[in-house]
Amino acid sequence: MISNEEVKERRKARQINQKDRILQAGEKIFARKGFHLATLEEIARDADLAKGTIYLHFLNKADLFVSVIEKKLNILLKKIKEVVREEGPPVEKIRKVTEIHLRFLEQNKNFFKILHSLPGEHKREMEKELTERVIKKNASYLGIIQKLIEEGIKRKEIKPLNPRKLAVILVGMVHSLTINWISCNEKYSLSEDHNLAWEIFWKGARLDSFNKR
Amino acid sequence: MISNEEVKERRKARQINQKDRILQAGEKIFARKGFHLATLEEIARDADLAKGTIYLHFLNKADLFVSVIEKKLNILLKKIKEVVREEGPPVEKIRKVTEIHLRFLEQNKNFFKILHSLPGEHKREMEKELTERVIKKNASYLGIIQKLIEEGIKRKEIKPLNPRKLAVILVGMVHSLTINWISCNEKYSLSEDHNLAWEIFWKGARLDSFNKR
Amino acid sequence: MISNEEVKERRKARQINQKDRILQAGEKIFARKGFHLATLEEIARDADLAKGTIYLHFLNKADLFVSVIEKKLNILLKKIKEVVREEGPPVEKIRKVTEIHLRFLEQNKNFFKILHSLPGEHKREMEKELTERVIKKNASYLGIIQKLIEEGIKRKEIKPLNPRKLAVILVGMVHSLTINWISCNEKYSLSEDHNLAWEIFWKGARLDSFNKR
Amino acid sequence: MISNEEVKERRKARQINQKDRILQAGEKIFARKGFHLATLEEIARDADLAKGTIYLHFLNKADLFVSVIEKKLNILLKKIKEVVREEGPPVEKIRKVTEIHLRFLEQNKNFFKILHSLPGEHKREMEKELTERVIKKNASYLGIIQKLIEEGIKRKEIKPLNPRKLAVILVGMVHSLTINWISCNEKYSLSEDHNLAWEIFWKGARLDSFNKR
DNA sequence: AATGAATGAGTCTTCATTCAT
DNA sequence: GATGAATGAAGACTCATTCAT
Repeated sequence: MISNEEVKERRKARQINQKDRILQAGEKIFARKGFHLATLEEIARDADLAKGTIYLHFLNKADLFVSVIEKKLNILLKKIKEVVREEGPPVEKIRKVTEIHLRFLEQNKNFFKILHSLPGEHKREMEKELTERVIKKNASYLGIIQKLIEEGIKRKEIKPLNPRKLAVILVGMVHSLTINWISCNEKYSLSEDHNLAWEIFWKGARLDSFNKR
Repeated sequence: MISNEEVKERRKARQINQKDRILQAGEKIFARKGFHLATLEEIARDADLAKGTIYLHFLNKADLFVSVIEKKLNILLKKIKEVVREEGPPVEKIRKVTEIHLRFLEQNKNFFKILHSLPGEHKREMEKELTERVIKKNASYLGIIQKLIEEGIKRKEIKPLNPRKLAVILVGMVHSLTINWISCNEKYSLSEDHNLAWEIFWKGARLDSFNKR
Repeated sequence: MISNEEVKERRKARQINQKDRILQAGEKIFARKGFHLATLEEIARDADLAKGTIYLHFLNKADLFVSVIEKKLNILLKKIKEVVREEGPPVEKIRKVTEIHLRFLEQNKNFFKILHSLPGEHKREMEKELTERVIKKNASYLGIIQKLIEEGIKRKEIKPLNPRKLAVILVGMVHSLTINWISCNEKYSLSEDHNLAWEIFWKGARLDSFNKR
Repeated sequence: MISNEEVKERRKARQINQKDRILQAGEKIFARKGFHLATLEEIARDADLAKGTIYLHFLNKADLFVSVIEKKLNILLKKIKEVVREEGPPVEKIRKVTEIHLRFLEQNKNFFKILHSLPGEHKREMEKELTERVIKKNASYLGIIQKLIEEGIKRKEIKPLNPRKLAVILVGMVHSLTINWISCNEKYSLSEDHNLAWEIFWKGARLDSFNKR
């Protein structure tokens, strides 16, 4: 005999599962076709659901799109914030964050494709606020790197250059390597590129007087 | 009295002029709205032409889009190839190329916006070959940098790292700085960032034993 | 201890109560939004029930719509038939019926709004029979007035004009006054208009030779 | 040889013709199905045009709907205003206006069906302003009758009753007769009913002391 | 050559209805 | 009985593309 409570819990579990399936299908299709060419029809089919069901979980196409990104971005940010909270010198943290970032992109290339297409995927006026939300969240990642760099500069480990731009450069390197990896059909391990990126950035940005390892 | 020759030439001139106006309007509108949200109606209006006229010069919307990019890319590539043909050490050429690249992006931010949106602007199957064309041309820029780096490595000026990836990293830095510049509403001179990018890249990539300036 | 009988009765009572709540909610929402813009979702919410429950009592949306009207129409017809059964001259009965009609509309403006929208709320082919039902019932009201007028003519109290059309005219006056009352935001007492309607109709329709009051 | 001017004029003429065909198709289909059940697809088919063409002439479905009504209403109002401008006693004008009104409805029953369904055809919030426009125009007809009645009262030809409500009653009679005529499948001449309506209204509303004709 | 009116395929979104629980 | 999650049919609207003038 199944209690009423249990029934409700099962339903809820199924729903969460369903929402997740939609998000996954969304990630896949949006990555493959971009926002405009992806159709809810196709996403629903991929999630093995009816079109209308998507609207039980999301306001509209744009909301689904943003939710797909936000979900992944939250996971990445959580991982990164964990590293930042650890003890240790900021430079080491930056290295670790870069490593995590690349590993995450390697495992979530669909997400990366969507994220990278974000600025190009112009939205209709009414959908802008949604995009805004994601762009802010994305920017917060840059802010974390920037803070670590500022600390590194304070500790005389990093050259006193514009910390914002140094962060921009580091992230740019990571993204560019990811694009290259994807355009090579992921024939090598992206996270291994971490050493290369770090070599260039660290040798380039460290304060020359700082004790070289 | 106007000769037959002259009439033909004038016509041709007008047509070229017309085509150029469409390309310029396309650059503007595509940059503002992205591929899918830009309408031929609006582009035609901006070019002060009728919608149908666009089809006298371009196959379709995608062709116009790609042509807008190609035209600019050709200009950039021409400038860069000039530098490459000059005498001098490859490292210096790389520096110059980077400088030219940033200056070009500063003066053509519309173009950059479109270029950056390219991976996201997926096309329908039949239009893929068009996009291919641009991606190849864009890649040829990367190839130039790569060759210069290979030479630098041969001359023991640059560390014997993967030249392709070093090129990727350098271009990634440039793009990332450009994105940052645009997201700051272009409040500073982008070409000044050239020094920063070069500082990081060069300090990071030069062979330590190489004579430091 | 509750008897089996009692349990059944309670259930039935609850059901009737439920059905009535749906009818009331329907009256409210249909009046506010019209047939097409009213949603079963909203009606269910207003009746504090689940959407599916409506289908335990009604065939479909159209059936509910028609039932809402029929229920009210039955109440009105019952009241009117009572008056008709009374002793007295037909002309006096007509006056009373008109009075009751206006008072009823005053107290049931939701219903009136729905009724008046009926001709405009065209149904899909398969739902026509439902609408037929209501239209017939509505017509039966007209028939009652007509019969009274016929009698009045026979008794030489009313001019020997087309009794059907006289009935149509009288009902038209009543409806028109009601529309006016609603469009004035019900700022006055509608049933007071009864005197005016009667004055015009009676003075206009009475046989001149008939003893003037 | 056809001049450029001529080409333009022909085009314009064709367009006006086209717009009119859409309006006529709209009148027909809206009358048959009501606002919500009428589809642009069907209207376009009936006008022998493609769906998209409707949008070259009207903003959207609601705009077409309102335009259908407005067009007819303008014609009716024009006719009525002509009568009002004539010389003569107000009572006679009212009689004439009523006659014109009935004749117009007889010849435009589609229009009448739409007009009568108007209050029931609730619109979405954004479409309300459109409906507003029509309701006002429709009300202006009532205003004209009201003014004539006021004059009649001043001239001691009509009883000093509420002129607004007298107008409401007269219009209600006319509408009700029209509904009856339609529900009888238009088997008789509606404009003949004019005499009946006038008989009732005039005998009912005239000041008893006024010289009886 | 140049135009822009006409087209109709394509897609988001809503909501009555069903049915497993 | 009662629920409300899931469905999918239906329709307004947009816009690239065509073609008569």
